[in-house]
Parts: sequence; structure tokens; C-alpha cells
Amino acid sequence: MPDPDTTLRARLVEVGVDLLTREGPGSLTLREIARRAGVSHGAPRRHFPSHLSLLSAIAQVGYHDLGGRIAGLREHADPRAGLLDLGRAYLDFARTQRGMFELMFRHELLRGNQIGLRDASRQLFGVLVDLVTRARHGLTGPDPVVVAGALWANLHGIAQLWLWGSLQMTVQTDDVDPLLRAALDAHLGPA
Amino acid sequence: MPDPDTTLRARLVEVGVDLLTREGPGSLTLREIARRAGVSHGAPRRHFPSHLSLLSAIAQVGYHDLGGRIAGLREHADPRAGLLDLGRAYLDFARTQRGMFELMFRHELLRGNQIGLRDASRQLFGVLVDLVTRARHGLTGPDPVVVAGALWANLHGIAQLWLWGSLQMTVQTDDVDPLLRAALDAHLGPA
DNA sequence: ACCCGCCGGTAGACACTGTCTACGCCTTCT
DNA sequence: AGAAGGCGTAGACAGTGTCTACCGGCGGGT
Repeated sequence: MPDPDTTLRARLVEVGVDLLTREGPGSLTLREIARRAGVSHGAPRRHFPSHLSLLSAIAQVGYHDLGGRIAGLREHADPRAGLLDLGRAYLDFARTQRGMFELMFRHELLRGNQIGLRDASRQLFGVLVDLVTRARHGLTGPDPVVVAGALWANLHGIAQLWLWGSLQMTVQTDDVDPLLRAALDAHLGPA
Repeated sequence: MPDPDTTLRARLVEVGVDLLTREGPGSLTLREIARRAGVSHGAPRRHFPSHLSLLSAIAQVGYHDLGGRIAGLREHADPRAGLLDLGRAYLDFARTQRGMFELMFRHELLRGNQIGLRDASRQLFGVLVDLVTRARHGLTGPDPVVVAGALWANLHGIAQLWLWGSLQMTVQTDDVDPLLRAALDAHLGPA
């Protein structure tokens, strides 16, 4: 199944992503990944100094994926519609790539900023700032960067709440679109 | 050090909380907790069917703590000021009780709703809904429950972003108060 | 052409972890 | 008094991440 031509480093990440989406973050063991890649349990160490760094590499694939879905929205003609699409993409990612999403925002990973997670987030945030700036062009109000930060916080919070079912429990719905629209209206002003 | 009069069940939780705040979530091992409680590693099993359930009990202490800080705000004369205080309390909790906060919102814990975590969140959410309802009394707009949900999402997102340093990275500040005020203005309408 | 070093894999050990089972004590109830 | 069961102990087991020793093969320098 795994392509024997690719280097082991790449194959480990690939196997990890596959394992993650297939069986969840709980099975992302160093040894299990090595097993599925067909190598001994010591082999990964030649490419990743620790288990955590391998997990980080896997998470980075997720950031890249999410970034790819969002990057195209930067030039959206209608910035507000672009933001709505961005939010939907973000929430859709959390919904469909749940395991990856959980991995990406694990505290252990983010704490030790070992890799380009920050770069990835920054790029993602850049798109957000651009769209917000354009959406609020000519309007008074707080700094677009603050608005973008608040919006991201809102967006991420919705994803979290949805993920562990708090929405179903409180707002009594799994439809996040109203929450998303409410957030946009709130932070950008009424349409 | 531990009170020998308390039951083991209570002492395990107590030791766990202490260990959590002192050394972080990483050292919350079943065996380590038992060790510090002065019992063998098999003893906890008599009171908690699994490691996760012990962690849940520890997290519940955190929910209770946070709930206690927030419950008093329900009757706040000025609901908007009450919401601001609530937000500050929430963020302050995340900041000062970081390990506990991380534990409380771990995906593994929330996924398997084994305990009253939902009850705790629900109670917390209730205060939020009350305050929002009063703050928006007589105004038109979305359902207060939706607003409360959005506000909570926003609040929690700010806490998350702050926790892993994304705020410092993007908004270029660690002062969350502006973000908090922006969120309130956004969701409740201008003061 | 040879040898040497190193890159990248293997195999095993080590200290951990969570879970399970068998055992014994000690209390409590009949 | 005797049986029963709650509660803690001790040990085993599979699994984990990390570390170390080993080793085959490949490339470059003398």
C-alpha cells in the first residue's frame, strides 16, 4: 500500500495522517506508525527526534490542508461572503477532519512551538485580516486586527463547542450556520 | 501531608488537583497520584473504574471552582458589567489555573461524557443566558440563547488563542480586555 | 583499489504506563 | 461465631517512548 519510492520520513507522515483520519488521534502511537510503515520501532528516530515532533509534522499537513482551503478566499470579490465561506470551511474542516483538527490544536503541540505551526496559523490569520479590512473599509471602529482576532476566537470557539456537543446541549441545534452569521453580524456590523 | 481522615476517593482527587496545579497535566498519571496519596497503584481502581474517570473527577473540581466564581454574577445589577466580569473571571481562570483549564477541555474527557461535565457546563451556560437576556431586554435581535452561545464561543476562543500564544503573535498583545470588550460590544450591541 | 566513516535501518533493553487478577485483611451483618 | 464483602496489596501483562549497541551498504579520500 505505501509507495516504496518515497522516503521514509514522508511515508511516516503519510501513514500517520491516514491512521489519524481512520482511527482517531488515540492510535497515533510511534510504534503503530512505524508498524504500518513497515519499519522497526526505532526507525522513526532517524527522522524525528521525538514522538511529539512526528505528531507536529502530521499536524502540519492539516494546517497546510486547511490553509489551502482558505487561501483562495483572500481575493473574494465580496469580502463578507468570503468571510462566511471561510467560516464554513473552518467549521467544515473541524467536522469532517475531526481527528486532525483535534491534533492540530492539542496543547502539548502548541506549547512547545517546535515547528511551523505558528507560521501556519499566522498565514491563516493573514487571510482573515485581509478580508476583515476590506469588509470594514471606510467604517469606523476597532482595529481590523482586533476584529480579526475576535472573529477567529469566535470561529474557533464555535468549532470547539460544536465538537464536544455543547451546542446540541445548549443551543439545541447542530446547525452552526446561524451562529456563524451571528458572529459575522456582530463583529462586522449588520450587513 | 494528606489528611488521613478523608476517604481515599476524596484524597485521590485532592492529590490530583494539587499535582495538576503544581506540575501540569502531564504528570497526572494514575500511578503517580496513587504514589502521592500513599497507596498502591491498584487502590484507585476501587473508587474509579478507569484512569479517565479519575481525571474526570479532578476536572469536575475545576468546573465547580469556575462555577463558583461565576455563579455570584447571575444577580449582578448591571447585566452588561456582569458579563464583563464573567468574561474576566473565565479568562483569569484560564490564565491562573492553566493546567486545570487544559484538563477540563480535553477532548478525551468531553467525548465520553462519563460524568457531570455536561451539567457543569450547562450551569455555567445558564448564568450566561440569564445575563444576556437581561442585557438585551427590550431589544430586538437573535434569540438570547444564540447570543449566549456565540458569546461563550467567543470567550472560550479568546482563552484558547491566548493560552497558546496566538494572541501575542497576531494581535501583538497579551491584554485580553480589549478583545473581551469588543466581543461584548459585538454580540450585545454598542453599550 | 581499498578503507574508512557515516547514513539509516534493526534489535534489544529500560523505565514507565493502564489494566487485570489473585490474595488477604478487617469490618460488619446474620 | 461464622460468612461475606468492601478495600487495599502485590504481581503479572501488554503496550509505550526513549536510549544504546550493532550492522549493512554506499560514497569519498588517499
